[in-house]
Amino acid sequence: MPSRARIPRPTVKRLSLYLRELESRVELDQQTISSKQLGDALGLTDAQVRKDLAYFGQFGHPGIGYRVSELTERLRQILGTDRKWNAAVIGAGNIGRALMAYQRFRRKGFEIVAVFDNDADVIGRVISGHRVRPMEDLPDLVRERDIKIGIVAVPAGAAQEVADALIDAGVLGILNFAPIRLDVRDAVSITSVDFSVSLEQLAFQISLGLTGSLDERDEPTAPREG
Amino acid sequence: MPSRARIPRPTVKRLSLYLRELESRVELDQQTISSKQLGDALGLTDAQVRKDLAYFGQFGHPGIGYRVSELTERLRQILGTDRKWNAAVIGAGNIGRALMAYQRFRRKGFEIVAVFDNDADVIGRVISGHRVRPMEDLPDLVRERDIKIGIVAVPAGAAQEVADALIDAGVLGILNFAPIRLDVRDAVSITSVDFSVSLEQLAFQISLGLTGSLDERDEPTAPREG
DNA sequence: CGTTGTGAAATGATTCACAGCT
DNA sequence: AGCTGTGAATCATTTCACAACG
Repeated sequence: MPSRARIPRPTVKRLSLYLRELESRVELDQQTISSKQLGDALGLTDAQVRKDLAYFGQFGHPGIGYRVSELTERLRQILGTDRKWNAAVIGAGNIGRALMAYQRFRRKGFEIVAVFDNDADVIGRVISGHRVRPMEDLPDLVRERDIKIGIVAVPAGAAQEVADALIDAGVLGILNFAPIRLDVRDAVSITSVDFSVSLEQLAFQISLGLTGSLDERDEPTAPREG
Repeated sequence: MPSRARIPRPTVKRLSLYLRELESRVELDQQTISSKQLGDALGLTDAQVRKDLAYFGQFGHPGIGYRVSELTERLRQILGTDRKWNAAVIGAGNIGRALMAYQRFRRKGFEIVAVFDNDADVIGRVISGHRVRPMEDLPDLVRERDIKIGIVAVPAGAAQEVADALIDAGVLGILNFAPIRLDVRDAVSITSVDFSVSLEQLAFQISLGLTGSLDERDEPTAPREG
C-alpha cells in the first residue's frame, strides 16, 4: 500500500510519461513491460523507473516486469484520472477554442462542460458544441455542473480576476495558460503552461549549442518538460 | 564574464520567469529591483534569485539591487531572444491556428514565417495571414526564409516523420506539441508541451490535496513543465 | 544601512549494485 | 536466467550565512 511517503516532484511528471507510453503499448497488445524497456522508450534509466513506481507500492513481478494493463490502471488511479473531472474553459479566444476541440482531454477523463467569456460579441455563440456563457453565470454553473477544474485562457491582464472568480466558485484546481503568476493563496492546486516560456527555453538551448554545452539528459519544458 | 559554468536546468526555466516579471516592472517604470522583490513576486527565495543570476556574471549593484533595464537586456541576451528567430508551424489544425494567432510570440522575437499541412482541404488557404503550404515545400522554404525553429502541431501519429523532415531541412530546434516523445538523435534542441500531461499533473495535485500533502514550493507544469 | 556574490552546509534526486523472488 | 525493490553512494540543487561593497 502507498503508505505516506513524500513523492519527488520530478517523479510526478514522469508518471504521466509512463502512462502515455503504456497506453501506446496497450494498443499493440503488449502484455508486460520491464523497467528497462519503459526507460529506454523515454530516455530514462531502468533504476529511475523502478524507483518512481516503487513510491506507490510493489506491483512489479520479478523475472517478468510489470503487467501493462495492471500498471496502466494503477497509474490512472495514482494520477487521479480513473475518474471523470468536469472542467470549464474561461476565454473563448484562440487558445480556448483550440482546447475545446482537443479530443485528447476527454479520453483522459477531463470533460469540458462549460465555456465562459466576457466579450458580448462571443457570448451566446456555440463553439465546438458549447454555448459561450457570460462570466456572471460562472458561480451557478460551477455548482450545477459539478465543475472541479478551471482552464484559464484569457489575456494576462484578466487572468487574476478570473482565477479569483474560480476560487470563489469553488473549483479545486486551475490550469493556467495566461503568462502571469496567479496568486491563489493555497486555495486551489495550480499548473501553468506558458508557450513563450517554452520557446525561450528552446532558444536558450539552441544558443548554448552554438557556443558552450549543456548536458541533455531529458527535455526541459513543461511536462517533460517541464 | 560568463566564463564556462554548468547551468542547472531549473535555473534556465526560472530565467524566463524573471524576464516575464521584469517586463511587467519596465511597464511600471520601476528603476531597480532587489533579489528579494523579484523572489517574492515569483515565490522564490532571494538567495535562489541571486545564485541563478550569478551564473552569468555579476551585474547586481550592492546596496541597490539590479537595474531593471540592464537586467532585462542581459536576460534577453542569455536566453537568446535579443535576436529574431524565424519559425514554421507544421499542422494547421486547432493548435496550429491558435499558435499562429498568438501575438506574444512576435513580441518575444519569434516570427512565424511559414505554415505547412498535408491536408489538401487546408493547403492554399490563408490563416492568420499565412498561406498554408504542402509539406513538399518545407525544405526549400526553410532555406529561403531562414527558418530556425519548427513548431510541431500535428497528431501524434505524424509527429515523428514531421520532426525528421524538419531535421533534414536543417532547423536548429523543435517545439513539440504532439503527445509523443520525438527521437531527434541530438541533431536539434527540443522542448515539448503536452496539455494532457499538464492536466494530469493538476489532477494528481488535487487528488493528493484530498488525502495526503505535498510541499508546494513552485508550480509544476512546465514549466514548472513542464 | 541594504544588498550582492559566494563558499560551505543542507537538502533533494538519481544512480549503483545487489539481495531476493519467479 | 531475468527482473524487481531498495539501501547506500553519488551527484545536483537549494539554502544558509557572511564578507565585501556602495
